Amino acid sequence: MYRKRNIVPIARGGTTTSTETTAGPAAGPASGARPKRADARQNVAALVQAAKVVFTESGVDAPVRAIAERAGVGVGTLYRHFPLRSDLISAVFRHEIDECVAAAGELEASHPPGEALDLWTMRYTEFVATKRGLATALHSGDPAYEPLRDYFATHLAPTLDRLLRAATQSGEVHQHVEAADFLSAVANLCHGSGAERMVGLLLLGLRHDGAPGTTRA
Amino acid sequence: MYRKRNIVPIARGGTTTSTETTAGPAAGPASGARPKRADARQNVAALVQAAKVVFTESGVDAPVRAIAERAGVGVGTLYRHFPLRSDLISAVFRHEIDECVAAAGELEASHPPGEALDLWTMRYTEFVATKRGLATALHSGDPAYEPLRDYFATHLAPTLDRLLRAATQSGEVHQHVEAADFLSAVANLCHGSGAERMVGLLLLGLRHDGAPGTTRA
DNA sequence: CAGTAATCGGAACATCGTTCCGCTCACATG
DNA sequence: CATGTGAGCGGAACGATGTTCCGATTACTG
Repeated sequence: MYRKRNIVPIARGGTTTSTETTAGPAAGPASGARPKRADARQNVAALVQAAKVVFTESGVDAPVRAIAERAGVGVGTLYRHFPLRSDLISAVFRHEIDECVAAAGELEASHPPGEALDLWTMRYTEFVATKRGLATALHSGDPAYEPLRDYFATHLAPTLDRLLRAATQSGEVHQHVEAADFLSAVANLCHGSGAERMVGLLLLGLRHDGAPGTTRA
Repeated sequence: MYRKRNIVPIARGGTTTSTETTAGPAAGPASGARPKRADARQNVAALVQAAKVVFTESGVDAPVRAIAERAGVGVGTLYRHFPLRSDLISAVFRHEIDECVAAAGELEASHPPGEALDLWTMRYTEFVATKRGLATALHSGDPAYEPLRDYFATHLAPTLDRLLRAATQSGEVHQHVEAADFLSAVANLCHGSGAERMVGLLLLGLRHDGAPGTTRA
Protein backbone atom coordinates (compact mmCIF):
# COMPACT_ATOMS: atom_id res chain seq x y z
CA MET A 1 0.00 0.00 0.00
CA TYR A 2 1.00 3.57 -0.29
CA ARG A 3 -0.27 5.69 2.53
CA LYS A 4 -3.59 6.41 4.09
CA ARG A 5 -4.46 9.90 3.18
CA ASN A 6 -5.38 11.31 6.51
CA ILE A 7 -3.55 14.41 5.63
CA VAL A 8 -4.85 17.64 6.98
CA PRO A 9 -4.68 20.36 4.37
CA ILE A 10 -2.17 23.08 5.00
CA ALA A 11 -2.53 26.70 4.06
CA ARG A 12 -0.79 27.29 0.75
CA GLY A 13 2.03 29.78 0.61
CA GLY A 14 1.16 32.74 2.80
CA THR A 15 1.27 31.95 6.49
CA THR A 16 4.08 29.60 7.39
CA THR A 17 3.70 26.98 10.07
CA SER A 18 6.28 26.82 12.78
CA THR A 19 7.71 23.69 11.26
CA GLU A 20 8.60 25.48 8.09
CA THR A 21 11.37 27.29 9.88
CA THR A 22 13.11 24.11 10.81
CA ALA A 23 12.81 22.45 7.43
CA GLY A 24 16.17 21.47 6.12
CA PRO A 25 16.52 21.55 2.33
CA ALA A 26 14.21 24.50 2.00
CA ALA A 27 12.91 24.90 -1.52
CA GLY A 28 12.23 28.54 -0.99
CA PRO A 29 9.40 29.90 -3.10
CA ALA A 30 12.02 32.31 -4.33
CA SER A 31 13.72 29.60 -6.40
CA GLY A 32 11.75 29.45 -9.61
CA ALA A 33 10.96 25.74 -9.32
CA ARG A 34 7.55 24.46 -8.40
CA PRO A 35 6.91 24.55 -4.64
CA LYS A 36 7.05 21.35 -2.68
CA ARG A 37 3.98 19.23 -2.55
CA ALA A 38 1.87 19.59 0.56
CA ASP A 39 2.31 16.00 1.70
CA ALA A 40 6.04 16.31 1.24
CA ARG A 41 6.19 19.33 3.50
CA GLN A 42 4.04 17.43 5.96
CA ASN A 43 6.49 14.56 5.94
CA VAL A 44 9.47 16.80 6.40
CA ALA A 45 7.82 18.30 9.43
CA ALA A 46 6.95 14.88 10.78
CA LEU A 47 10.52 13.71 10.29
CA VAL A 48 12.01 16.67 12.07
CA GLN A 49 9.55 16.22 14.89
CA ALA A 50 10.29 12.52 15.14
CA ALA A 51 14.01 13.09 14.97
CA LYS A 52 13.79 15.61 17.76
CA VAL A 53 12.18 13.01 19.99
CA VAL A 54 14.42 10.14 18.98
CA PHE A 55 17.58 12.20 19.27
CA THR A 56 16.60 13.14 22.78
CA GLU A 57 15.83 9.57 23.70
CA SER A 58 18.72 7.80 22.04
CA GLY A 59 21.22 10.41 20.91
CA VAL A 60 21.98 11.58 17.42
CA ASP A 61 23.32 8.15 16.51
CA ALA A 62 19.86 6.67 16.69
CA PRO A 63 19.04 4.28 13.84
CA VAL A 64 17.61 5.95 10.78
CA ARG A 65 14.78 3.46 10.67
CA ALA A 66 13.66 4.40 14.14
CA ILE A 67 13.18 7.97 13.05
CA ALA A 68 11.40 7.04 9.86
CA GLU A 69 9.10 4.68 11.69
CA ARG A 70 8.25 7.21 14.35
CA ALA A 71 7.48 9.74 11.65
CA GLY A 72 5.29 7.18 9.96
CA VAL A 73 7.20 7.24 6.70
CA GLY A 74 9.55 4.88 4.87
CA VAL A 75 13.30 5.24 5.00
CA GLY A 76 13.25 6.18 1.34
CA THR A 77 11.28 9.26 2.21
CA LEU A 78 13.67 10.17 4.95
CA TYR A 79 16.64 9.94 2.62
CA ARG A 80 14.82 11.89 -0.05
CA HIS A 81 14.51 14.88 2.24
CA PHE A 82 17.66 14.44 4.26
CA PRO A 83 20.34 12.74 2.17
CA LEU A 84 22.94 13.37 4.84
CA ARG A 85 22.41 12.57 8.45
CA SER A 86 23.63 15.99 9.37
CA ASP A 87 20.86 17.55 7.31
CA LEU A 88 18.39 16.14 9.74
CA ILE A 89 20.45 17.09 12.74
CA SER A 90 20.81 20.62 11.45
CA ALA A 91 17.10 20.86 10.89
CA VAL A 92 16.49 19.77 14.45
CA PHE A 93 19.08 21.94 16.15
CA ARG A 94 19.39 24.89 13.84
CA HIS A 95 16.97 26.83 15.93
CA GLU A 96 18.83 26.16 19.15
CA ILE A 97 22.12 27.04 17.57
CA ASP A 98 20.72 30.30 16.35
CA GLU A 99 19.43 31.03 19.81
CA CYS A 100 22.90 30.38 21.13
CA VAL A 101 24.30 32.92 18.74
CA ALA A 102 21.63 35.41 19.71
CA ALA A 103 22.39 34.91 23.38
CA ALA A 104 25.90 36.19 22.80
CA GLY A 105 24.56 39.55 21.76
CA GLU A 106 22.51 39.90 24.88
CA LEU A 107 25.33 38.81 27.14
CA GLU A 108 27.73 41.22 25.53
CA ALA A 109 25.35 44.06 26.12
CA SER A 110 24.66 43.32 29.76
CA HIS A 111 27.97 42.05 31.11
CA PRO A 112 31.63 42.93 31.06
CA PRO A 113 33.54 41.02 28.36
CA GLY A 114 35.10 38.41 30.60
CA GLU A 115 31.86 37.58 32.28
CA ALA A 116 30.06 37.49 28.97
CA LEU A 117 32.60 35.00 27.71
CA ASP A 118 32.13 32.77 30.74
CA LEU A 119 28.38 32.90 30.62
CA TRP A 120 28.16 32.28 26.93
CA THR A 121 30.52 29.35 27.15
CA MET A 122 28.35 27.81 29.82
CA ARG A 123 25.30 28.27 27.69
CA TYR A 124 27.06 26.59 24.82
CA THR A 125 28.17 23.82 27.14
CA GLU A 126 24.61 23.18 28.20
CA PHE A 127 23.48 23.02 24.63
CA VAL A 128 26.06 20.50 23.56
CA ALA A 129 25.90 18.46 26.74
CA THR A 130 22.23 17.75 26.32
CA LYS A 131 22.70 16.45 22.79
CA ARG A 132 24.03 13.01 23.27
CA GLY A 133 26.40 12.05 20.51
CA LEU A 134 26.56 15.50 18.98
CA ALA A 135 30.15 16.12 19.93
CA THR A 136 31.20 12.70 18.75
CA ALA A 137 29.44 13.20 15.45
CA LEU A 138 31.02 16.57 14.99
CA HIS A 139 34.49 15.09 15.28
CA SER A 140 33.92 11.75 13.68
CA GLY A 141 35.49 12.77 10.41
CA ASP A 142 32.53 11.17 8.70
CA PRO A 143 31.67 13.27 5.62
CA ALA A 144 28.00 12.78 6.48
CA TYR A 145 28.48 15.46 9.12
CA GLU A 146 30.35 17.99 7.05
CA PRO A 147 27.46 20.44 6.66
CA LEU A 148 26.93 20.34 10.39
CA ARG A 149 30.55 21.21 11.02
CA ASP A 150 30.13 24.00 8.54
CA TYR A 151 27.13 25.33 10.36
CA PHE A 152 29.04 25.39 13.59
CA ALA A 153 32.03 27.03 12.00
CA THR A 154 29.95 29.61 10.23
CA HIS A 155 27.68 30.62 13.04
CA LEU A 156 29.20 29.76 16.39
CA ALA A 157 32.86 30.39 15.70
CA PRO A 158 32.54 34.05 14.71
CA THR A 159 30.38 34.64 17.73
CA LEU A 160 32.88 33.18 20.12
CA ASP A 161 35.69 34.93 18.35
CA ARG A 162 34.04 38.25 19.05
CA LEU A 163 33.67 37.40 22.72
CA LEU A 164 37.28 36.30 22.94
CA ARG A 165 38.60 39.44 21.32
CA ALA A 166 36.57 41.65 23.58
CA ALA A 167 37.74 39.85 26.70
CA THR A 168 41.31 40.01 25.51
CA GLN A 169 41.07 43.72 24.86
CA SER A 170 39.60 44.35 28.27
CA GLY A 171 42.63 42.61 29.74
CA GLU A 172 40.72 39.75 31.28
CA VAL A 173 41.93 37.09 28.90
CA HIS A 174 45.65 36.72 28.28
CA GLN A 175 45.83 33.58 26.20
CA HIS A 176 45.03 33.29 22.56
CA VAL A 177 42.94 30.50 21.10
CA GLU A 178 41.30 29.78 17.81
CA ALA A 179 37.59 30.06 18.32
CA ALA A 180 36.95 26.90 16.34
CA ASP A 181 39.42 24.96 18.45
CA PHE A 182 37.89 26.20 21.65
CA LEU A 183 34.44 25.36 20.45
CA SER A 184 35.42 21.85 19.53
CA ALA A 185 37.32 21.45 22.78
CA VAL A 186 34.34 22.41 24.86
CA ALA A 187 32.14 20.11 22.86
CA ASN A 188 34.57 17.29 23.44
CA LEU A 189 34.69 17.92 27.14
CA CYS A 190 30.96 17.45 27.26
CA HIS A 191 31.50 13.74 26.70
CA GLY A 192 32.95 12.88 30.01
CA SER A 193 32.07 13.39 33.62
CA GLY A 194 32.88 16.65 35.29
CA ALA A 195 32.31 18.47 32.04
CA GLU A 196 31.40 21.79 33.60
CA ARG A 197 34.37 21.70 35.90
CA MET A 198 36.70 21.05 32.99
CA VAL A 199 35.24 23.80 30.88
CA GLY A 200 35.68 26.04 33.88
CA LEU A 201 39.35 25.12 34.02
CA LEU A 202 39.71 25.94 30.38
CA LEU A 203 38.23 29.36 30.99
CA LEU A 204 40.54 29.83 33.93
CA GLY A 205 43.42 28.88 31.70
CA LEU A 206 42.57 31.68 29.34
CA ARG A 207 43.08 34.13 32.17
CA HIS A 208 46.60 32.97 32.95
CA ASP A 209 49.16 35.56 32.02
CA GLY A 210 52.23 33.34 31.89
CA ALA A 211 53.62 31.38 29.00
CA PRO A 212 51.93 28.06 28.40
CA GLY A 213 53.71 24.95 29.58
CA THR A 214 55.67 26.74 32.24
CA THR A 215 55.21 27.21 35.91
CA ARG A 216 53.85 30.56 36.93
CA ALA A 217 56.51 33.29 36.72
CA MET B 1 39.44 -27.10 6.15
CA TYR B 2 40.73 -26.52 9.62
CA ARG B 3 44.19 -25.08 9.61
CA LYS B 4 47.49 -25.99 8.08
CA ARG B 5 49.67 -26.96 10.92
CA ASN B 6 52.68 -24.83 10.24
CA ILE B 7 52.91 -24.18 13.90
CA VAL B 8 56.31 -23.72 15.38
CA PRO B 9 56.53 -25.40 18.73
CA ILE B 10 56.83 -23.10 21.71
CA ALA B 11 58.79 -23.79 24.84
CA ARG B 12 56.49 -25.17 27.50
CA GLY B 13 56.18 -23.22 30.71
CA GLY B 14 59.62 -21.90 31.65
CA THR B 15 60.80 -19.12 29.39
CA THR B 16 58.02 -16.82 28.39
CA THR B 17 57.92 -15.24 25.00
CA SER B 18 57.47 -11.51 24.81
CA THR B 19 53.93 -11.98 23.61
CA GLU B 20 52.95 -13.73 26.77
CA THR B 21 53.11 -10.46 28.63
CA THR B 22 50.53 -8.88 26.42
CA ALA B 23 48.12 -11.77 26.39
CA GLY B 24 44.71 -10.73 27.59
CA PRO B 25 42.76 -13.39 29.44
CA ALA B 26 45.80 -14.91 30.98
CA ALA B 27 45.21 -18.41 32.27
CA GLY B 28 48.11 -18.21 34.62
CA PRO B 29 49.75 -21.54 35.35
CA ALA B 30 49.01 -20.65 38.93
CA SER B 31 45.33 -21.38 38.50
CA GLY B 32 44.99 -25.11 38.89
CA ALA B 33 43.37 -25.61 35.49
CA ARG B 34 45.14 -27.17 32.58
CA PRO B 35 47.38 -24.70 30.75
CA LYS B 36 46.29 -23.35 27.40
CA ARG B 37 46.97 -25.37 24.36
CA ALA B 38 50.04 -24.38 22.40
CA ASP B 39 48.16 -23.47 19.24
CA ALA B 40 45.77 -21.38 21.27
CA ARG B 41 48.59 -19.35 22.74
CA GLN B 42 49.99 -18.99 19.27
CA ASN B 43 46.72 -17.63 18.02
CA VAL B 44 46.39 -15.20 20.87
CA ALA B 45 49.81 -13.84 20.05
CA ALA B 46 48.95 -13.61 16.36
CA LEU B 47 45.74 -11.78 17.17
CA VAL B 48 47.42 -9.23 19.38
CA GLN B 49 50.07 -8.69 16.77
CA ALA B 50 47.49 -8.30 14.03
CA ALA B 51 45.36 -6.00 16.13
CA LYS B 52 48.35 -3.81 16.83
CA VAL B 53 48.88 -3.31 13.12
CA VAL B 54 45.25 -2.88 12.23
CA PHE B 55 44.59 -0.47 15.10
CA THR B 56 47.46 1.66 13.91
CA GLU B 57 46.24 1.61 10.35
CA SER B 58 42.54 2.05 10.91
CA GLY B 59 41.97 2.98 14.51
CA VAL B 60 40.54 0.87 17.28
CA ASP B 61 37.18 0.76 15.52
CA ALA B 62 38.58 -1.42 12.78
CA PRO B 63 36.31 -4.30 11.77
CA VAL B 64 36.75 -7.44 13.77
CA ARG B 65 37.02 -9.52 10.64
CA ALA B 66 39.97 -7.49 9.41
CA ILE B 67 41.89 -8.37 12.54
CA ALA B 68 40.94 -12.02 12.42
CA GLU B 69 41.88 -12.26 8.78
CA ARG B 70 45.21 -10.60 9.28
CA ALA B 71 45.93 -12.96 12.12
CA GLY B 72 44.98 -15.87 9.90
CA VAL B 73 42.23 -17.13 12.18
CA GLY B 74 38.45 -17.20 12.10
CA VAL B 75 36.32 -14.66 13.92
CA GLY B 76 35.17 -17.39 16.24
CA THR B 77 38.70 -17.78 17.46
CA LEU B 78 39.03 -14.08 18.01
CA TYR B 79 35.87 -13.97 20.09
CA ARG B 80 36.94 -17.02 22.02
CA HIS B 81 40.03 -15.28 23.28
CA PHE B 82 38.73 -11.72 23.37
CA PRO B 83 35.00 -11.74 24.04
CA LEU B 84 35.01 -8.00 24.51
CA ARG B 85 36.59 -5.62 22.10
CA SER B 86 38.31 -3.90 24.94
CA ASP B 87 40.03 -7.12 25.89
CA LEU B 88 41.93 -6.95 22.66
CA ILE B 89 42.61 -3.27 23.01
CA SER B 90 43.90 -3.76 26.50
CA ALA B 91 46.14 -6.54 25.35
CA VAL B 92 47.58 -4.28 22.68
CA PHE B 93 48.04 -1.16 24.76
CA ARG B 94 48.59 -2.54 28.22
CA HIS B 95 52.30 -2.30 27.78
CA GLU B 96 52.18 1.32 26.68
CA ILE B 97 49.87 2.22 29.50
CA ASP B 98 52.20 0.64 31.96
CA GLU B 99 55.08 2.57 30.49
CA CYS B 100 53.08 5.72 30.94
CA VAL B 101 52.63 4.89 34.59
CA ALA B 102 56.30 4.17 34.95
CA ALA B 103 57.20 7.47 33.33
CA ALA B 104 55.47 9.29 36.14
CA GLY B 105 57.90 7.87 38.64
CA GLU B 106 60.87 9.07 36.67
CA LEU B 107 59.43 12.52 36.10
CA GLU B 108 58.63 12.91 39.77
CA ALA B 109 62.18 12.09 40.68
CA SER B 110 63.82 14.46 38.24
CA HIS B 111 61.54 17.47 38.15
CA PRO B 112 59.68 19.78 40.48
CA PRO B 113 56.06 18.73 41.00
CA GLY B 114 54.48 21.28 38.69
CA GLU B 115 56.82 20.51 35.87
CA ALA B 116 56.42 16.80 36.39
CA LEU B 117 52.68 17.22 36.11
CA ASP B 118 52.99 19.13 32.86
CA LEU B 119 55.42 16.73 31.33
CA TRP B 120 53.51 13.67 32.32
CA THR B 121 50.30 15.10 30.97
CA MET B 122 51.99 15.72 27.67
CA ARG B 123 53.25 12.22 27.57
CA TYR B 124 49.78 10.93 28.24
CA THR B 125 48.43 13.23 25.57
CA GLU B 126 50.82 11.81 23.03
CA PHE B 127 49.85 8.31 23.93
CA VAL B 128 46.14 8.90 23.53
CA ALA B 129 46.46 11.13 20.50
CA THR B 130 48.24 8.47 18.49
CA LYS B 131 45.54 5.89 19.18
CA ARG B 132 42.81 6.82 16.80
CA GLY B 133 39.41 6.12 18.25
CA LEU B 134 40.70 5.29 21.71
CA ALA B 135 39.22 8.34 23.36
CA THR B 136 35.91 7.86 21.63
CA ALA B 137 35.80 4.23 22.66
CA LEU B 138 36.62 5.10 26.23
CA HIS B 139 33.63 7.40 26.48
CA SER B 140 31.22 5.60 24.25
CA GLY B 141 29.27 4.17 27.14
CA ASP B 142 29.40 0.86 25.34
CA PRO B 143 29.78 -1.89 27.96
CA ALA B 144 32.20 -3.60 25.62
CA TYR B 145 34.80 -1.08 26.78
CA GLU B 146 34.18 -1.34 30.49
CA PRO B 147 37.33 -3.32 31.30
CA LEU B 148 39.36 -0.77 29.39
CA ARG B 149 37.90 2.05 31.41
CA ASP B 150 38.70 0.05 34.48
CA TYR B 151 42.28 -0.36 33.43
CA PHE B 152 42.60 3.35 32.95
CA ALA B 153 40.93 4.11 36.24
CA THR B 154 43.01 1.58 38.09
CA HIS B 155 46.40 2.41 36.69
CA LEU B 156 46.48 5.90 35.29
CA ALA B 157 44.19 7.69 37.71
CA PRO B 158 46.18 6.96 40.88
CA THR B 159 49.32 8.02 39.09
CA LEU B 160 47.91 11.35 38.04
CA ASP B 161 46.36 11.83 41.42
CA ARG B 162 49.78 11.58 43.01
CA LEU B 163 51.19 14.15 40.62
CA LEU B 164 48.29 16.48 41.27
CA ARG B 165 48.60 16.26 45.02
CA ALA B 166 52.31 16.93 44.89
CA ALA B 167 51.88 19.95 42.68
CA THR B 168 49.13 21.24 44.90
CA GLN B 169 51.26 20.83 47.98
CA SER B 170 54.15 22.65 46.39
CA GLY B 171 51.82 25.55 45.75
CA GLU B 172 51.99 25.38 41.99
CA VAL B 173 48.49 24.08 41.47
CA HIS B 174 45.60 25.86 43.09
CA GLN B 175 42.60 24.15 41.59
CA HIS B 176 41.27 20.77 42.56
CA VAL B 177 40.24 18.14 40.03
CA GLU B 178 39.36 14.52 40.12
CA ALA B 179 42.17 12.63 38.45
CA ALA B 180 39.73 10.48 36.51
CA ASP B 181 37.91 13.51 35.21
CA PHE B 182 41.11 15.16 34.15
CA LEU B 183 42.28 12.02 32.45
CA SER B 184 39.09 11.69 30.51
CA ALA B 185 39.09 15.37 29.68
CA VAL B 186 42.56 15.22 28.20
CA ALA B 187 41.64 12.12 26.26
CA ASN B 188 38.60 13.90 24.89
CA LEU B 189 40.60 16.92 23.87
CA CYS B 190 42.76 14.68 21.76
CA HIS B 191 39.88 14.32 19.36
CA GLY B 192 39.91 17.76 17.93
CA SER B 193 42.40 20.09 16.41
CA GLY B 194 44.67 22.11 18.63
CA ALA B 195 44.68 19.33 21.17
CA GLU B 196 48.02 20.23 22.70
CA ARG B 197 47.08 23.84 22.99
CA MET B 198 43.86 22.95 24.75
CA VAL B 199 45.55 20.59 27.15
CA GLY B 200 47.99 23.38 27.83
CA LEU B 201 45.14 25.69 28.71
CA LEU B 202 43.76 23.10 31.06
CA LEU B 203 47.09 22.90 32.83
CA LEU B 204 47.23 26.66 33.00
CA GLY B 205 43.77 26.64 34.48
CA LEU B 206 44.97 24.43 37.30
CA ARG B 207 47.43 27.16 38.26
CA HIS B 208 44.81 29.83 38.59
CA ASP B 209 44.33 30.90 42.18
CA GLY B 210 40.93 32.54 41.84
CA ALA B 211 37.51 31.00 42.17
CA PRO B 212 36.28 29.28 39.08
CA GLY B 213 33.73 31.08 36.94
CA THR B 214 34.71 34.51 38.12
CA THR B 215 36.92 37.17 36.71
CA ARG B 216 40.34 37.42 38.26
CA ALA B 217 40.27 39.14 41.63
C1' DC C 1 48.49 -44.97 20.48
C1' DA C 2 43.87 -43.91 21.58
C1' DG C 3 40.36 -40.94 23.97
C1' DT C 4 38.81 -36.54 25.14
C1' DA C 5 38.06 -32.03 25.48
C1' DA C 6 39.89 -27.67 24.12
C1' DT C 7 39.94 -25.10 20.09
C1' DC C 8 39.05 -23.86 15.46
C1' DG C 9 36.58 -21.92 11.37
C1' DG C 10 33.15 -19.81 9.25
C1' DA C 11 28.23 -20.14 8.24
C1' DA C 12 24.29 -17.97 10.11
C1' DC C 13 21.75 -14.37 12.26
C1' DA C 14 20.84 -9.60 13.68
C1' DT C 15 21.40 -4.61 12.99
C1' DC C 16 22.24 -0.63 10.37
C1' DG C 17 23.17 2.58 6.54
C1' DT C 18 22.06 3.40 1.81
C1' DT C 19 20.24 2.70 -2.84
C1' DC C 20 16.71 1.72 -6.13
C1' DC C 21 12.50 1.48 -8.46
C1' DG C 22 7.60 0.44 -9.44
C1' DC C 23 3.45 2.39 -7.68
C1' DT C 24 0.51 6.51 -6.12
C1' DC C 25 -1.72 10.50 -5.85
C1' DA C 26 -1.37 15.87 -5.37
C1' DC C 27 -1.77 19.49 -8.24
C1' DA C 28 -1.89 22.25 -12.59
C1' DT C 29 -4.55 22.47 -16.42
C1' DG C 30 -8.47 22.53 -19.51
C1' DC D 1 -14.82 18.36 -12.45
C1' DA D 2 -11.99 15.09 -15.10
C1' DT D 3 -7.42 14.06 -16.36
C1' DG D 4 -2.35 13.50 -17.15
C1' DT D 5 2.05 13.65 -15.13
C1' DG D 6 5.88 13.70 -12.42
C1' DA D 7 7.07 14.62 -7.52
C1' DG D 8 7.07 11.76 -3.99
C1' DC D 9 6.35 7.40 -1.47
C1' DG D 10 7.42 2.78 0.73
C1' DG D 11 10.06 -0.83 1.57
C1' DA D 12 12.64 -4.63 -0.54
C1' DA D 13 17.38 -5.40 -1.39
C1' DC D 14 22.34 -4.95 -0.82
C1' DG D 15 26.60 -4.58 1.72
C1' DA D 16 29.16 -3.94 5.96
C1' DT D 17 29.67 -5.20 10.68
C1' DG D 18 29.09 -7.33 15.31
C1' DT D 19 28.07 -11.68 17.58
C1' DT D 20 26.68 -16.48 18.31
C1' DC D 21 26.80 -21.36 17.47
C1' DC D 22 28.23 -25.87 16.44
C1' DG D 23 30.27 -29.72 13.78
C1' DA D 24 34.98 -30.77 12.60
C1' DT D 25 39.67 -31.12 14.13
C1' DT D 26 43.67 -31.92 16.63
C1' DA D 27 46.82 -31.00 20.87
C1' DC D 28 47.59 -33.11 24.90
C1' DT D 29 47.03 -36.70 28.52
C1' DG D 30 47.41 -41.30 30.19
